[in-house]
Amino acid sequence: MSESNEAAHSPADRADRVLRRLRAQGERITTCRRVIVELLASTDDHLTVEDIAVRVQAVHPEIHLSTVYRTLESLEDWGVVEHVHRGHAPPIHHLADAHPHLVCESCGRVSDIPVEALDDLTELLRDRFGFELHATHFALMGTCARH
Amino acid sequence: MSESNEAAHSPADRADRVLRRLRAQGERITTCRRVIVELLASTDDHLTVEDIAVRVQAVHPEIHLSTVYRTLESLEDWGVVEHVHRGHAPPIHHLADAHPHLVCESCGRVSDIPVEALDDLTELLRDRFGFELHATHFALMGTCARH
DNA sequence: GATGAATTGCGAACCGTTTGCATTTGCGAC
DNA sequence: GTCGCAAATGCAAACGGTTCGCAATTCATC
Repeated sequence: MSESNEAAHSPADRADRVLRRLRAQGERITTCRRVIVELLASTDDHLTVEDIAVRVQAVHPEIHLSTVYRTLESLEDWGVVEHVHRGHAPPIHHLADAHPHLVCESCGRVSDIPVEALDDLTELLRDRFGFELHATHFALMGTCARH
Repeated sequence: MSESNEAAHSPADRADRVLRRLRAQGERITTCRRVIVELLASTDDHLTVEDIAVRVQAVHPEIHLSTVYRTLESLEDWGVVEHVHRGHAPPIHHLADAHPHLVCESCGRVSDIPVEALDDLTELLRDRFGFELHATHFALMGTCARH
């Protein structure tokens, strides 16, 4: 999962690019923001707020859970982070790159799928119901092949 | 929306049928259960727990919110009621008749759509990702034509 | 390095939901 | 009809995840 076959953009690169962009926007780069951006850039996992807090506090125990919430909120406002709802399970967060998710209700596994997989449905809902689907903010729930 | 062109099954009929089935199953028909089934049978609206509690308590003020929760849980266990998740908004409940929902993130409007509308997507997810979509327990979020 | 505004740590509040427990209720047996 | 008992209820307290208010700290600029 985390072997980088895209050597061009290492996790550190991705984090740096995001942080530089934020600074250019005039936002302040605090410890919590830097650590969370680096954390999310370093993994393909989909993390809950608690997952994130635990990892952040492993290195910076002084960072409070409420700061993690506020930081994630800011990062979302700036388009850096997105979160995905999973029904009863707590939402998960990842670096922004809008794509839909499949979440297995049995094992909790999260799969990223290409946005084109929903093109037909998007069009159908638009044509038949005048409804513009937001496919990336909410996971598609179901059961995965392992069940 | 609520003109009944299915005069054959009035709301009262539907409620009665459900209640009779439950009694036949050996479940006890309490005030709260009866009132909630009648309420849900009488409307096409999609109600939150609080909506339901307010309406129930308008007639039976002694019925406690926690009883509403427990009643809805039982009714779901028995396949009478279903609930649908809507991301940040609280879940909504309706009499069981599995169909997908479109929920507008701007105005909150909930639309029922026929299950066939998702047939192609269901098949695609099954074939390409080995994923069995549960389309009715989670709403499709987006924006409706009015926005 | 001083300054001012943004951010943080902390605790308390919050909201929707669940739980434990003593009391009441539905309903089958008599 | 009423008795008995498990099941369901009312109530209050706990809960988990999230938000808020505020004083203390920190970042970035000068």
